[in-house]
Amino acid sequence: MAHWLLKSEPSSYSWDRLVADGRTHWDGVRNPQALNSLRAMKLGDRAFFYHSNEGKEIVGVAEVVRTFYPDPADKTGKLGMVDIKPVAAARVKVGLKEMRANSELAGLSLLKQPRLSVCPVSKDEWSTLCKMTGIEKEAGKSS
DNA sequence: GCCAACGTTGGC
DNA sequence: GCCAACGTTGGC
Repeated sequence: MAHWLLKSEPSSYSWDRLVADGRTHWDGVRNPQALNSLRAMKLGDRAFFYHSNEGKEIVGVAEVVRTFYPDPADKTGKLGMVDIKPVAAARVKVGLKEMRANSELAGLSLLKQPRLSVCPVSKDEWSTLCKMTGIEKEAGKSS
């Protein structure tokens, strides 16, 4: 299974709101690369939830509960979304600085391509981040 | 198809 | 709030 990282500005959609909603449509992705990642997502895939701009830290883990489907509001037919639900909040929020400071995360797409709103996370990076956030590895694994 | 101009994003 | 970096758009 694959792992991901979803980025959102808390002012537009925060982790707290995801928890309150219980589930949400992850739409509004326009970047083709990010869309590719969305398309590649499978049921049960886990994704870190990162707050950009405000906080700039990983705040939790979400799970894909519905795979990619087209955005009905999009006339070009290219845009789409997945549905996610919250799985676990980070015990320790991991900020950009900490991630930058960790050499194991040097290859992280988030750090290399800060503007990519959805990006893949390798298995090793995932384990590292699980440790850093204090999230049980089980929470990061598919059930 | 290239490149300049513009808009948007995100870190500081 | 500012500015730098990147993506996208549109004119040629």
